[in-house]
Amino acid sequence: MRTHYCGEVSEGLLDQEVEVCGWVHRRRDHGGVIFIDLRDREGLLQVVFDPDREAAFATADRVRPEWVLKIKGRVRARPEGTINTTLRSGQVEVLGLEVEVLNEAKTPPFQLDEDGVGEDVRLRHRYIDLRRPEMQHNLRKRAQVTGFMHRFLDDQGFVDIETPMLTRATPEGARDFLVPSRLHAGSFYALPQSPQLFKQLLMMSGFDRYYQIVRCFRDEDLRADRQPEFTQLDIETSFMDEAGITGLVEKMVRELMAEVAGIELPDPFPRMTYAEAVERFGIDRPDLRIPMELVSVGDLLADVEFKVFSGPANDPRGRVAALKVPGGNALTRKQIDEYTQFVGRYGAKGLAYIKVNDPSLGAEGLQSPILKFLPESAIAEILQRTGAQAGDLIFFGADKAKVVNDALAALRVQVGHDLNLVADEWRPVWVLDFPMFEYDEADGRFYALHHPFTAPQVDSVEAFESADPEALLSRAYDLVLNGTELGGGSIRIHRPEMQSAVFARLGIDQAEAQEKFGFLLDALDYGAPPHGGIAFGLDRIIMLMTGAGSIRDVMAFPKTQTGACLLTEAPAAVDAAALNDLHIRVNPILKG
RNA sequence: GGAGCGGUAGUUCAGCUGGUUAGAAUGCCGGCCUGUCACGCCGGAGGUCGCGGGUUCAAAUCCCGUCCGCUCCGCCA
Repeated sequence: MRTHYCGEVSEGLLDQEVEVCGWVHRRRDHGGVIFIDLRDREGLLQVVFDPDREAAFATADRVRPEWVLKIKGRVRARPEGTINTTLRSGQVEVLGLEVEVLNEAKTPPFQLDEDGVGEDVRLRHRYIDLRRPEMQHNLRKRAQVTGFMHRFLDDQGFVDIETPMLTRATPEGARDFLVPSRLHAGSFYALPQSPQLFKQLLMMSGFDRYYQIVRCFRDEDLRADRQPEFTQLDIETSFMDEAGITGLVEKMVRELMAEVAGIELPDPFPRMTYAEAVERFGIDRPDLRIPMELVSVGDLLADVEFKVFSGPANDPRGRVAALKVPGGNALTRKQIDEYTQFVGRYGAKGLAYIKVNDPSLGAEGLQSPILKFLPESAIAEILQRTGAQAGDLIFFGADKAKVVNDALAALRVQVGHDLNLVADEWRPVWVLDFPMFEYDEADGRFYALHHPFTAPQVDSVEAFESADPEALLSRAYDLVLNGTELGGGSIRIHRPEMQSAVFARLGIDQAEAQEKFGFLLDALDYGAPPHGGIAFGLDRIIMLMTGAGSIRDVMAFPKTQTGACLLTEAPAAVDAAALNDLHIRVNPILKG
């Protein structure tokens, strides 16, 4: 139907006849001459229509934006001074000889080259939105990424194996999407949160190196980087330890970023323990581009009269930490108030600060509402530890450690962006030595920080059972890039007795473990190799690569924050007959 | 479940503290124009001010409720 893509017509085709197909991007009618910019996936091409070609000119006269045309024409050099360097095809133009209208189009609901169109409008007409070069670029970048992953992992001997989309609900982790069964009245499948157990079973089946680029489903609230269905690069290996797995996938990520995005990452990636990450950044996914760190100062403030500080300083679960903001002295009272409000979202009850005018003068060179509570010696040591210079500002967080860490970690990122302190770099980091469990005060039980199949750093069940659960570390690892968690994984438990012990610690008794995970425990009994793996959030990787503001911009048909698809209007009601087949009755929705 | 922001022409927005006929830009339609590329010039059409209720002589504007979109907390790896 066509001989060339619009965007690929260039000087090499001078004087040749070409046939191109595409959409009318814009039409410029000068009365005696008409220009049409024809657009396809490869770009724009200017087609010129002269009145002496009557039929073609008449057609060009009546076409409108987004009509679909097939044009036969002759490639020619643009006249002196009319070269358009912003177009790939801008050295040439095509003299339109014949035009066929393949389809007319209604006026689109928004202009394709207009910025700032509301996302709801774009999503409602996604098929038009996806014509925009930016979206074309994002989705093609995505295809390049998955293509690279397939090639890399195939080369490394990995086997791509599909796992079920209809599986069973699991008690731990995220809320499941449920699928009613027609053949089993009252029973439900669940869509997989991840293929976790299947990939472990594949290790037991001897596949040794498995991977899959796979859709996962979690029925939880949405965020800019969270959709109810998302894609993971899922990997599992046998007979490899942490160093082996992280080394292998690190190589993949480094080559992927270099090849697909031209981004050079360090070799090797730095590694950091969970404890260090939390101490220095307040979070287990630190953005290392921001040159600010949390500094613990509780030991200096245990005896001060200011209870806001001395309370948490003396609380074993408390923390008092300082965050030095380079150049922060210039922050206004209003800005500081806004930051105080900001940290309030994370439970912080206030935000103390010291403005540093001249640190060499001691307290005289400082400015702060809390100075009067602090002894000179503590102030001097705080200045010392934070390395505060004239012109800086020091924020303080004092509360339960979790509140301080959450608040200052978020504040660090916010202030870093506000003050343009974020370095233009790519800073990956492996975070290691995660705690095995987290105690939930409300539920009065332990939860697995990673998931219940993660191996502890102790080998024997005896050592596991006698250890303080909160001090136990797991064999988990996360890969973080610029503050975004790209992927996480762990070495798994491969001995049934250890798996049972971990279930027991999580409050899952033997009967429940047998009912929910019996197949896994059984499989562990039949010769399970040591194994472990990792899963990467594909959407997030591509979001980072493309600089997109949300993963919706790297997905063809994403959902809104309420989980709706504005294009198809899913979810939607279904026929009573369909419900009947599924043995489902819907409660009447009661509204006040 | 909670906090914040937004919803006015096809689109992006303005419209303050209530007050005559709700504006701009762009798009759209018509006319003119032979070298533009965000073409230009002239003219025109286009509005359930998200929805419901309330206050008022009078509501896009104030109040209450509700729906939708976005960001975040909780939730979720």
